[in-house]
Amino acid sequence: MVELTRRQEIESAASSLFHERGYAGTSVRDIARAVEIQGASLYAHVASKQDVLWAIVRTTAGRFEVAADAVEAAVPGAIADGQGALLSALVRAHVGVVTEDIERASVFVHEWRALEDERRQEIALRRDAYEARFRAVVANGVRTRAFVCVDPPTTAAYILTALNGIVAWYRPDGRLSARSIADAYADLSLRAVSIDEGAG
Amino acid sequence: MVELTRRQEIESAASSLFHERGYAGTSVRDIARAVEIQGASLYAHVASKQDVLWAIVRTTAGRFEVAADAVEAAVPGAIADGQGALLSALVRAHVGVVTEDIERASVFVHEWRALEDERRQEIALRRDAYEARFRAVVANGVRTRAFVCVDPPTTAAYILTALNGIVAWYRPDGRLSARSIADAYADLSLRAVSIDEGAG
DNA sequence: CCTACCGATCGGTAGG
DNA sequence: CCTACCGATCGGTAGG
Repeated sequence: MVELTRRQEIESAASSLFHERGYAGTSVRDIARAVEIQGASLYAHVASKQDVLWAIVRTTAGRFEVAADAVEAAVPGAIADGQGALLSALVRAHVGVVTEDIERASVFVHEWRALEDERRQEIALRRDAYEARFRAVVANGVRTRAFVCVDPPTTAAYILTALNGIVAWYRPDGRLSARSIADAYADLSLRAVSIDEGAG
Repeated sequence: MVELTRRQEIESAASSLFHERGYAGTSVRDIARAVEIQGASLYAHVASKQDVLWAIVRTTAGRFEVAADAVEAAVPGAIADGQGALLSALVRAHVGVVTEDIERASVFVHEWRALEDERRQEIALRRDAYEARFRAVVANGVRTRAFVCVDPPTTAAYILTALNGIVAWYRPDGRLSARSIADAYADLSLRAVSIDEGAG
């Protein structure tokens, strides 16, 4: 167990509550109770409830971006069947971030709409830029005939919403390990766009 | 345009607001304002805010079940490649219900957790029974070797969360028709589990 | 469907 | 990090 600062404890407790009940359904006193302080005392550590949401969403957005950056730096997308390997690696990276911190990932996926205008707008742009990476991989795969002829935006939306859907059912102590989910989801996503060459 | 009763107007306005801001993020006065009556006047038509949510969720749960019933009655799942046709038809039916009423579908998908204990429990059971239909089709397809060897629960979760994810991005006046989304999603779902016989 | 009103809770501040 | 407190809003009721 890592030592958490009070601020980290608060963000962690808030992630859990926002995950379970949503941002609007969680009061600052709910968060305070979870870390065993008075409601008003929370403001010694955070500027506002909105501030806590922003910290959670910003952090998680960064994790997805960093994971995808690492994939694109490591996986050569230019070679022959590069797009298949790249898509598979992007899927695994995404599943990894989700399963590593299911509560924050869930808040990122579902509660970013509760952000105030400017921050909400920023996250909308970053989410779209992230999704564009998936669209690009699919489009490149279609162009090089590695993938079947699909509509890249629709396909990227299909795959990404399936990946994000993990937050609705994943349990760290459940039947499936994070690794086995990553394996299965990479296979499913790759087959969804691929011309299978008789692997059955 | 169909004439709506006041009660139907209220449910419709509430669906729209719950879709945009969530159940907890919507006040009864927000709903009242949308139908241009006073907050307290809402209670001449509904018993409670919770009652409105329940009506929306119950109705939508029924639509998914009826659509799947119709598919299973119409598509012969017993013949040779029956599972492929059945999965494809179930996907199309689900996409149809979602795109037909995106706001209610969105509330069903995201806000059923805000239901009170007993109703929430009922919906949890009905959702699981519905998902079990997808698990069964996948499992049958694997057994008859129509589908590749996948884990049926994981695969059903993957497909269904992708389908439900439509509520997050679909716009009735957008680039894609409901029909083209159904086509694309049926293809993606089927390929995700199928041994492609060289259709590329 | 309205006005008038209820107690409870909301996010947050003051001052220590 | 606490006590004491703020105005605003919450879901809902009474009585017409």
